[in-house]
Amino acid sequence: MGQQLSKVYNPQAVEEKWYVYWMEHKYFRAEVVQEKQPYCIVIPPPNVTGRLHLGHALNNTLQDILVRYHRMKGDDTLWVPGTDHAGIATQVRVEEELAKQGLARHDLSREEFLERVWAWKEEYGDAIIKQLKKLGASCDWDRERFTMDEGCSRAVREVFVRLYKKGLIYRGSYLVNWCPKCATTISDIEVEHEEREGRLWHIRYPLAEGDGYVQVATTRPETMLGDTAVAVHPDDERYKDLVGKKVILPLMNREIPIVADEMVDRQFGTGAVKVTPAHDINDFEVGMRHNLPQITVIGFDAKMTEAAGVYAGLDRYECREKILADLKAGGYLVGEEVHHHAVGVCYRCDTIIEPLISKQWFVRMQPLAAPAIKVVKDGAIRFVPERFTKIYLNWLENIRDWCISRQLWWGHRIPVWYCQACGGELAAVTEPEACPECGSKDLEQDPDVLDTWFSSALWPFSTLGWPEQTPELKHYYPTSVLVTARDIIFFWVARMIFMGLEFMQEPPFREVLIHGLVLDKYGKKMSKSRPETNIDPLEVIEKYGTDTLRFTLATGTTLGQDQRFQMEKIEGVRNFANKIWNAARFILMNLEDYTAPDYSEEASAAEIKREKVNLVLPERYILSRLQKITTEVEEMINRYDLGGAANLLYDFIWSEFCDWYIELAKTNLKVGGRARRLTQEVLVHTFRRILQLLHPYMPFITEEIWQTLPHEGETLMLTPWPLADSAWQDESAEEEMNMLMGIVKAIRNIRAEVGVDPGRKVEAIFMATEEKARIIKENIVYLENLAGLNKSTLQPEKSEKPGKAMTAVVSGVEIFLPLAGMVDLDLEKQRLEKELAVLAAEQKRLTGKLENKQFVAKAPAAVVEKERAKLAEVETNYEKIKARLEDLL
RNA sequence: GGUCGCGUGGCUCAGUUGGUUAGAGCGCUGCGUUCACAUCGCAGAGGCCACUGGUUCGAGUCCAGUCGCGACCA
Repeated sequence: MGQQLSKVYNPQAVEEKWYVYWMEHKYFRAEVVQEKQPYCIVIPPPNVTGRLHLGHALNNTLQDILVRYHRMKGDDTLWVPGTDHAGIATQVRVEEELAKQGLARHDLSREEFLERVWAWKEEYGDAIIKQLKKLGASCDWDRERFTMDEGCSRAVREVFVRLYKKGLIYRGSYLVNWCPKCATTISDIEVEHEEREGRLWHIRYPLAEGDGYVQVATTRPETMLGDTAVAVHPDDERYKDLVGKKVILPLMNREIPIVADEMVDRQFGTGAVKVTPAHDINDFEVGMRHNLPQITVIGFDAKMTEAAGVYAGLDRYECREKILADLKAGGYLVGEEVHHHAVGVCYRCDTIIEPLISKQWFVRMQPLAAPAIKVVKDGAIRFVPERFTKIYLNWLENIRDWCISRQLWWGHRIPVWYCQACGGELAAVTEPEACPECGSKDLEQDPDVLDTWFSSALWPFSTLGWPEQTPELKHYYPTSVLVTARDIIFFWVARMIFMGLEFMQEPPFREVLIHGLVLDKYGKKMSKSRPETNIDPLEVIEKYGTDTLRFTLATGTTLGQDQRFQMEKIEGVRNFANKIWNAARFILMNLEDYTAPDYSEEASAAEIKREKVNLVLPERYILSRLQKITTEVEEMINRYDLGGAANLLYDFIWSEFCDWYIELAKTNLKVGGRARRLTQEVLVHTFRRILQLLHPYMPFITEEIWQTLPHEGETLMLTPWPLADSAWQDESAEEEMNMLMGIVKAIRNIRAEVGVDPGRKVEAIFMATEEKARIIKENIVYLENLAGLNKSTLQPEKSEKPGKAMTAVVSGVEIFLPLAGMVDLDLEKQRLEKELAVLAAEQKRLTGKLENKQFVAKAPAAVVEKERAKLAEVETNYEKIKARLEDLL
C-alpha cells in the first residue's frame, strides 16, 4: 500500500474528500448529552459584506483547534456557525452596486431595496460558509444562524421590548454622531479619530459693553453661527471679571453670555472657548449645565440651515471659507496657525462626521455596565491575555448611553409603533393591531433600524434558541470561550457581556481569547486600498493546502500579538507537511509484513508494554519523549498557547522523530524477526499519537495518513485525545541517547571538517568508563550506521592512544578517528586548541560561580548541584583534550 | 496628553514563575542524490538580547528612566 503514495503530498487530492466524509457522517453534529461536559463556542459571525480574509482564517483556525481538541477529549462539543447582517456596512456595499447602475437607494422602494440586499446576503453569505468549510471548520452546520433570521430577530424584539419596559431604552433629542454620506447616526465607537493637519483660527468677540473683546480659538469657524456662549475656566484669573458679562457674536450680532465651566482647558489657545451646543459634544454638555439655547446651523445634509442666516444653503466647508473671509473683512480674525488634531470620521465611509442634535433611541448604559464591570473584576470572565481586561474596564467605566437607532433600511426595524390618532407610543414584539390607548388602528412603525451590534450582542444566547428555554440553551450556555481579535472588544465583547448578564443572569462565556491581527509582510494592516498586500486565504489554500495555511497561522500566534504573513513561512510549513507525508510513506513501506488483525490501539500499546524489556534504547527514548511532548502539548493548549504547542510538535516531529528516531529505527527494521516487529509497533504507535496531537492543527493530512495506517475506528477526529503514560518516562534512556547522539554528531563533525567522503566508512576507537563503554557497546550498531563507521573498538580509559588520529571528547568519552592518510596533525592541534579554549573559558566561568560563597549559600541546592555536575564534565573533557594535545606535541 | 504592546543573529520571530554555553525557521557557507522525503540530509558561520541606571549570589527575563516603532483611548 505504501508504494502507492506519491513522493510529494498533494493536499488538493485529499482535503475535499475528508471534509465530505466528516459531513456525511455528521461528526460535527452536537447532540445535547446531559452527562457529558459541554464545550461550546459561538463563532464571531463574519459580516456578509464580502469574502473572508486572513484575519478570519486565523480566528477560525484557532477556534477549530480548540473545538477539535475538546471533541477528542470527549466533551460534548458544539461550535455554532453563522453570519452577521452588518447593517450599515452591507447597505453601503449594496448602494455602491446600485450607484454603478446610476441608481440611489431612494430611487427604489424600501421593499425593493431590501430585496437587493437579501440577494447580496445570499451570495456573500454562501461564499463565506464555503470558505469556512474550505478552512476545515468543524462547525455544526445544522445549527447555522444569521443575525436577521427569524429566531435572532425574535430575540432582538424581545430584548428591545423588555429593556424598553424596564426604562433602559429611551428616545430623546441629544447630540449624536451623524454621517452625512451614510445619512445615518452612528454610535460613539463607530467614529474613528484620525490625526489630521488643520488650522486653529483666533477670533475676537467684542464685549457687549465697553471696548474690550474676548479672543477665542477654534478649528471649526463655521459653527460660530450657532454659538450661544463663550466659556472660560472658573479659576482663570484673566477672565475673572468677565464671567457673567456678554459678548457680541460677530457676523450674527447676537449677544451671548460668558460662562465659567471647568471643562475649559486654560492652556489651550487663549483659555476662552466658543460654545456651540448643537455641534460639539463638550459644548453640548456645557450648554446643558448652563441652560444655553441650542442653535442648529448645520443640517443633516451637511449644509447650513436657515438659522445660519445669510450662509444658509452653503456646504459646511464652503461656509467656512466665506466666514473666514467675512471675519477678516470685519477685523475679527486675528490669527491662524497650523494645528494637528483628531477628526472624527465614519468608520465605514471615512466621511467627517457631524455632531448634530437629533431625536434617537438610546440604551441607558449605567445599569447595564455596572454588572459587566463586576463579572470581569470578580474573575467570572477572564481575558487571555490578561492585559485586555484593563482596556475593557476602562471603556465600560467611561461609557455613555448607546445610540441604537440608525436611519438605514437594512437591519432590525425598531419594534415601536406610533399611534397617529392619539400620539401614543408602543413597543411590542409582534405588530400590534390597534392602539391600546385609544383603539385606533392608524399605527405607524418607527422607520429606523437598530445598530447592527444590538443583534450581535445577543448572539451567544439568541443562537441557542432564546427566548425559548431550549435544551441547547440550558446545556451550552454559558459558552466556554470567545475567540476574537482585539479590535472588537468594545463593539462586541462588552455588549455580549452586559446583554448576557441582563437576560441570562449569567455571563455569555467564561473566557475571552484575544488574538492579534494578521499583518502583511511589511508589518502593516492589510487593507482594501492596497490590494497587493491583501492575500486571499483561498488562494493560499489552493496552492499549498488548508493544513499548511492553518499551521502557518497557528505557529505565528503568540498570545495577543500581531503576526506578519509571509509566503516564506507558508513554504516552510508546506515542507513540514511533506515531511510528515514521507515519514508516513516510510512507515507504510516497512509494514508489508506487519499483521494486526483486529487492530486496536490498546492491544498495540499492550504489546509494546509486554515487550518492554526487549525494547532497544532508541525506542525507549522516543517513547519517553513522546510521553513528555504529549503532556506539554496538552498543558500549552489548556493555557491557550496554541502557537507554542504547534512549534513544539513541529520540532518534535521533524528533529526527534524523523531525523533521529526514524534513522535509528532503520537498523532494527533490517534485523528482522522480533526486533523488527517491535520497531514496527513503536513506529506505528508513536506516529499515530503524533497524528492525534497534530490533528486539531492539520486535520486533513492527519486523517488521510491515519486512515492508511493500522487503526481502529472510523475517523481520527473522534479518537480519544492521547494521555501521557508515565510508564514510558525513562530519564536514563534519554540521557544515554543524548550521549550517543552527541558522539554521532562529533564524528560527523570531524568527518565534515577533514573532508571524508560521505560514502566512505571509517574506523573509530572509543575510550570510556565501564558504564559508558557498556552503553556504547550495546548500541554500537547505531553509531556505526549513523556515523558511517565500519570498525569500532572499545578500549578502557587510559589505554594506549592511536598516534595519528582525530579526536573528540563527548560526555567524557574519548573518540579517536585514525583516518589513514587524512590526518594533518598541525590542523588537528589547532582544532583541539580551539576546543580547549572554549572549555577553559567555561571552566573558569563555572569555577568562579561555585567559588562565590553567596551563590552556594543562596541559590537553590538543585541549581548549585547542576552547576557542579556541569563543571565536573567540563573538567573531564578539558583534561582529556589537554592530555591528547600533549601527546601530539 | 493617557493607556498598552514591541525593540533578541541579514530577515521573521520564540524565550512559561529571574538559574544551561540565549533558541527556531528563512537566508548564508561547505559537502551530499542506492536504500521515506532535494518541498531532503549532514556539517558550519553568524547575537555587548535598543540604551542607561537599579534590585539580586545571579537579569534577555524584575524595577526606574531614555530613545525608536506600533496600536488604542481622549
